[in-house]
Amino acid sequence: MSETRTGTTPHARATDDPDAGTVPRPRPGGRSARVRAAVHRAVAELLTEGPAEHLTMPAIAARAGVHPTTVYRRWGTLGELLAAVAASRFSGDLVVPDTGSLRGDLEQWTADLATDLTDPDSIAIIRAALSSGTEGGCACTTERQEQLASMLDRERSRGGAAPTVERALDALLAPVYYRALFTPAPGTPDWARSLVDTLLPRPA
Amino acid sequence: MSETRTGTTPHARATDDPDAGTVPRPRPGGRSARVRAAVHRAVAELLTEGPAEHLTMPAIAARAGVHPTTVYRRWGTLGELLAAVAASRFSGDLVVPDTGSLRGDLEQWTADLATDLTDPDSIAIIRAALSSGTEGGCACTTERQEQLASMLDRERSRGGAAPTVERALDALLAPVYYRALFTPAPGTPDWARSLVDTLLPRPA
DNA sequence: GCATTATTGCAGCGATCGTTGCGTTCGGGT
DNA sequence: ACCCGAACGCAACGATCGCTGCAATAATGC
Repeated sequence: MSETRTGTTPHARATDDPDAGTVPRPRPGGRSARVRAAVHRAVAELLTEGPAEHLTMPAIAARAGVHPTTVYRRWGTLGELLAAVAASRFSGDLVVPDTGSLRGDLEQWTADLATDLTDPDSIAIIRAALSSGTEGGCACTTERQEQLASMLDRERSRGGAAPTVERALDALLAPVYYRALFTPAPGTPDWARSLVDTLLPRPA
Repeated sequence: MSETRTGTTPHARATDDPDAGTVPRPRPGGRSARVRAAVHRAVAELLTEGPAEHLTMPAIAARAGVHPTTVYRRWGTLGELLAAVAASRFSGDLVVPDTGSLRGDLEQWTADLATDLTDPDSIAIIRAALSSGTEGGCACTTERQEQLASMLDRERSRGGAAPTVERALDALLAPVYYRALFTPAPGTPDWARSLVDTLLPRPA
């Protein structure tokens, strides 16, 4: 059981935790993984149910069916826990498409991103992670920036021209995240696709 | 004394509180205003000094030289207080420029906006307000959206063509806020000015 | 100037938070 | 199958939070 998603957030993802079996950590055994999954799920659930102020360490522990001491010892601060949850939630959940053309890739990827941020779960986690310093905020976007960069690089290796990562960030990532955070309506996939037109020269 | 800024955040602003004398509130007398100013300033100060987790009602009251009960009674929740502080901080602090051309207006306004968000104070307030629901987040941007709309409307009344408010939001506001929130380096005024090129057709 | 009333200060309360020391249980290697 | 050590549960502590009586103060209208 590697963080089975029990219905609260039906969200497609490829791998659940990035560094699960890579580094030979002291003891990534069955129970530790189980506890971590329960705690992560508890954070997500409490974040959707009530306001962020009620998200406290004992509450998380109670929801997860775990003793509060465990949560304190493993994660230390609520901020670190939120950063960990955010990193786990926003890594490996989107796959970079390969439609053959840069435009197609970007359109599909941006639409997927916008759809992903439709989930109130995601928005709540981003908000909470942001409140705990820059690290938590970066945890929500670094993976996405890398994916964007990889698509642009692939186009260049094809021999085509591609804009800067910086400009792509400003044109695609920034609007999607801005809408999700600052407006009640997160933005539709069609709108997200149209963002690509502002980045790439028109098709022909 | 209407929230005299005592050095902690040297920030130019036009009016301090928008709805100060409009509605005949029960008793906006001298002491109430003084207390509110002290509390607002205390929030800003504590937000820059320590992490957001230590921002608690008694701490704010102590810093403001006010009894905690006062803060509880006037604002109720920490979230409401943060929303109020954010609304007060981000209203009337930027003036819409009038350079004669839409491009010039947008360039200067966006650069001003980016400079404004360089202040760690502002970023901390945005982060904190965001964590308390959508209302607090909107409080940071509604005024800016209106300013942007007014500039575009003015260009149209001049007879010129102007892009949609939606597109201007995506091209200008979103990148600036995104950088301020999710990256360690908030973005320079020159970069902000260059954003206008992605929105408007090149000068000639 | 004086009465009225919103607003603040004060003291104290229950509840919860965050931490620590120690015993117990479970996972991993031989 | 065994042992070792990491991870967890348990109980208790001090500190702080959030709230609610009641008294005092100061701003407004006459």
